[in-house]
Amino acid sequence: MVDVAKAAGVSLATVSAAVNGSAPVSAALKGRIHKAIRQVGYKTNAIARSLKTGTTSTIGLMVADITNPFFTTTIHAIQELAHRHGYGVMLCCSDEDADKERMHLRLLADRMVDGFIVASAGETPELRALVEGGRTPVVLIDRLVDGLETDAVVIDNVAATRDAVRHLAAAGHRRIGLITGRRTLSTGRERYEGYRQALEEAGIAFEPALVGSARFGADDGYKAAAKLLSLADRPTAIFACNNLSGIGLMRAIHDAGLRCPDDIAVACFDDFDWANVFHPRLTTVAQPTQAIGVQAMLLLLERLKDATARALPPRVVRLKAELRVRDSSVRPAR
Amino acid sequence: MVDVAKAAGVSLATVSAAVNGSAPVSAALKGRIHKAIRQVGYKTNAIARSLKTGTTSTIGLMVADITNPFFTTTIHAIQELAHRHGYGVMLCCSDEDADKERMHLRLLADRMVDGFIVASAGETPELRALVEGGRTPVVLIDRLVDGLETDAVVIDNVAATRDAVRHLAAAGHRRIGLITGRRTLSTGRERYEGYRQALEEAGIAFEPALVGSARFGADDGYKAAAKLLSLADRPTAIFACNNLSGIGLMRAIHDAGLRCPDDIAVACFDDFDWANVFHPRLTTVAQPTQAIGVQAMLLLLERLKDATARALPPRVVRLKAELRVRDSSVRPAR
DNA sequence: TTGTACGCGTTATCAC
DNA sequence: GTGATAACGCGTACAA
Repeated sequence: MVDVAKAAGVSLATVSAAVNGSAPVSAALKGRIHKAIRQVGYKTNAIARSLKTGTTSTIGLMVADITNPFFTTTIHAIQELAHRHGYGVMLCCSDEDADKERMHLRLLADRMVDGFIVASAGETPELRALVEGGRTPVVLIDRLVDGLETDAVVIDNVAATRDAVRHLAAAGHRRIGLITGRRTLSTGRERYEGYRQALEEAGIAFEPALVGSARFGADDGYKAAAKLLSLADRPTAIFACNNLSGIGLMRAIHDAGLRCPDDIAVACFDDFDWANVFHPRLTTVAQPTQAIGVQAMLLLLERLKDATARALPPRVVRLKAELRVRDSSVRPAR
Repeated sequence: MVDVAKAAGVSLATVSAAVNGSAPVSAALKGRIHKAIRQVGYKTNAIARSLKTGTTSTIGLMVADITNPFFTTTIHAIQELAHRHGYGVMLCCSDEDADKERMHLRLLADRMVDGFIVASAGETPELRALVEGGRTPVVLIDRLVDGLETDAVVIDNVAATRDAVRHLAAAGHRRIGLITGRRTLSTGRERYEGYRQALEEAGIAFEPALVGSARFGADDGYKAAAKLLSLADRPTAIFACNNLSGIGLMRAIHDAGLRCPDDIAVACFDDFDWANVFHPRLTTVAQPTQAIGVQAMLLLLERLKDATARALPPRVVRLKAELRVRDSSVRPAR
């Protein structure tokens, strides 16, 4: 920049003012300066600017599983919006591991990101300190964390699961199995609660044996499903609480020599492109993945751009998910 | 840091030396300093360090479509390795749009990332300048860019497509359709070439009418497929050059009232979790997505860590993809 | 080993 | 409208 100033025959301060529009500069000088910029091949150094201004125009995005199509669409929406507002996105993935999460949170804090969007894999001191410190805005997505008072965008998991299980019950199923996710996550707890509510509504007694738990991934889902399917009095319908356990469930059904939906009805959380293409076409709970990302980024942008908004009390946005009934949950007429 | 020095009763330089290990510091002092660090709540300011050292410990990762499971696994591998080596990852997504790509490339350059990994949506002056400038190492993934002499990790698309189409031909198909991607991409051209080679091998005449083009996404794939299927003398097998057009293809087959593989055999590029679960189980060309990410990051790390390695000539790593034959390409015995 | 002074590229605050 | 100058927080060379 000092080179530009020299080349244009003006002072450093004037160049800065011209580049940032922070002070009025005469048109003539502006022209000379911009010409000099091109001549010298000057590029603004964001690092130096950050050091001075204390802002990096970068946000930290922390998700639990980047491989999951659910997060993928959300990430995409966040990025789009962030870039439109001049923010870069530094992405980290905890792989559902709280220890990794705290490491990455530290990495992001060191890099002085201006704000965080996080789908937490579990409460950590780092996350709590971040929120309670109040220096950097944090928006939670997908999962709430107990006692963390900060902005968040989640869906109504209780209602979503209740709807899905109610749909199964309405189709005449009385033995409805559940494959839950981790109970340490708010999503896991809420979806479990939705299941129980739907059973109660339908006057079906809760049976612990019909609830399997898949903490991680498709393999866990497979095992949990296989166990349910090997029950003497096996369920006639199963709801899987995320798309990974849904994969495991479908594989287990296939391996057990059963057919879906003829022998067993299936519905699961999280819709994806292929769900509507293959057989059986899968009944899913579709989350508004895009809207989650957009909302989260909007909340964050408010806190970032507007100094007065930083003092606002935490806002929790709860979006609705949509049940998409397809073939897998509906027994064909005989 | 100056506060830490005060609290520990030592000089600034000693603190810096203790933190960075750049000079020997007595154990006693080290203890005192670390205690002071905790007391003051000192966090190293990466911005200031970057300004001084000229490195940011951050790499820029630019992909064409973050929603695509193919990229997703690769991104994951890159991140994992990057974090292990103390690098942050700034992610950008061009949405297959060259203009967006140049914007994001500029954003990343402004942020002074230490290196780039890029799946380019098309050649841009920015990308070329970056590579030719030689100041920041660039590793291309998935797609080569004509005339860009830099490190790259790609797969052998010609062989992969040839294998797949050869498999179709070996099953007795003589009218084999193709749904290509964008010809401006090296992947599109190479896969097309593999198709032609396989036909020639099998002594099948090339028919332009059997080649559909899907530039973007599943909808384009649907249209291209629908056109092929409506041909008077329609193909008995179709190969789709990516997973998005594969979705479109399967949907088109369904909507045309045809069954796969009974009426039409299908294979497509890119494997994914669900391919093996639903019916028809899809025959795919599985890319070594994880290995692509690992290799790319390793190449980049070499250039980053080792000053002498920066002068090395460009290295192109070509990995092999694997044909996974499942049900969709095999006509059941009657 | 330690202290000091300087520079990295900007921006902000003054004076002119 | 414009120019000089002091920070921002850290690394480092050099002198003690």
